[in-house]
Amino acid sequence: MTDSSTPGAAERLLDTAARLFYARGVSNVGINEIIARAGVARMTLYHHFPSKDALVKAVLEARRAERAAWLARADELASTPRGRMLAVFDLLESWVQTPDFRGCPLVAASFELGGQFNPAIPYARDHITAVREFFAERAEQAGLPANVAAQLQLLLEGATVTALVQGSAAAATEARAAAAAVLGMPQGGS
Amino acid sequence: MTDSSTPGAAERLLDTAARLFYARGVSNVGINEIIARAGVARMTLYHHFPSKDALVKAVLEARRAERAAWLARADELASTPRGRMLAVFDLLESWVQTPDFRGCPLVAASFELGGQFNPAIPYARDHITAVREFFAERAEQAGLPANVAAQLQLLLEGATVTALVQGSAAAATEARAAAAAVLGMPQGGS
DNA sequence: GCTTGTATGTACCGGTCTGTATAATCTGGC
DNA sequence: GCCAGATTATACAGACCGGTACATACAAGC
Repeated sequence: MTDSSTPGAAERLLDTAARLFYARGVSNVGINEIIARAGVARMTLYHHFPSKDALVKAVLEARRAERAAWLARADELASTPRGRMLAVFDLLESWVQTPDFRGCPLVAASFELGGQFNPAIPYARDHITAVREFFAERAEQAGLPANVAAQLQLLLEGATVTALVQGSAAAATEARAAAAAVLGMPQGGS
Repeated sequence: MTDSSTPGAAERLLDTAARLFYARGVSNVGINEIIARAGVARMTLYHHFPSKDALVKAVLEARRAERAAWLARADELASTPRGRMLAVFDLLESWVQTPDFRGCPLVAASFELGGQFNPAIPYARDHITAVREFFAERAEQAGLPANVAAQLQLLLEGATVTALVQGSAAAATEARAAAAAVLGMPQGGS
């Protein structure tokens, strides 16, 4: 019986793998390092996950849920549709300043895992779709034209990548200002 | 004596490596495959490039120049500053429809090559800076506020990533429309 | 003709990778 | 007490990796 009070081997493996994959890339992290850092025996990993690919897929699934929860937090930061859309960019500003920020983990995995059938693309696509739906619903509530959802998503994704490459939070701030302009909020608050 | 009429081993290695790295990722392509596809002996590669890292760096350098040339082509597509800024998004629309489009190669390399000192980041940063300068110069010529340069760069980068993940050119078209709005060109031409 | 630089082919080294085999150990339920 | 399942430890297989060693071939310049 799996004990839910202690972390549990599977969960600890998942967290450790997610952290290492995000920090250094899926291809650059081996099974040996994952089990060593998780404090778990080799066979235990292969007991819970039949292969490294399966572990990667499980990590992507967890990341997908994590990003959805991140997006949902914007609703708690503001009460109006416009404010909630802008709050996403506040979350971005905080996120890019995290010490171990390395861009969107789903997009990052989509880039590293090349090949014909990239297992990360569907997860990244789902996330982008979710972002667009988030913006689209609230844009409609605010009586804004439908194309603002796409604009905001493009700004968000562009700022995420640019912040990583520039190693600076400036892009997130610029994206917030641009979003405020798109939303017709001249000042945009602070 | 290096013969410039025939491709030359070094150039062929560079092209082959660039293509393979872009299609499947640096870590997922070995030396053996590069020399096999380039039709070059193993020792010839190590004669021109002391290590795989050096080859990767040379490829990144070539990609950087390639992207700069791509950006410069926008000036030939229009005569006004505003038109030239918008033309960049026309180029993007064409690019993302290329069969082997895989996003910006410099950004892609920045994601795959993890680690503390990522050799691709400086190249990607230079490129983003060049894009911003391109927009900034022409925005000033057009009498537009300085922050439109950042907005357009964020839209461009966001659309590049989104088009890759979505496997569609729609994001590029949306970015073009958003750029036209930022530039105060309601219709944006076609 | 000889030298020099470039390219070739092949075999090999040490290391790392994913995944498997095998046997010992711990733990909770009945 | 006993059994079943989860976990551990270790050793190993098979493949691939980047990089080197060595001997050879070819072409051009003097």
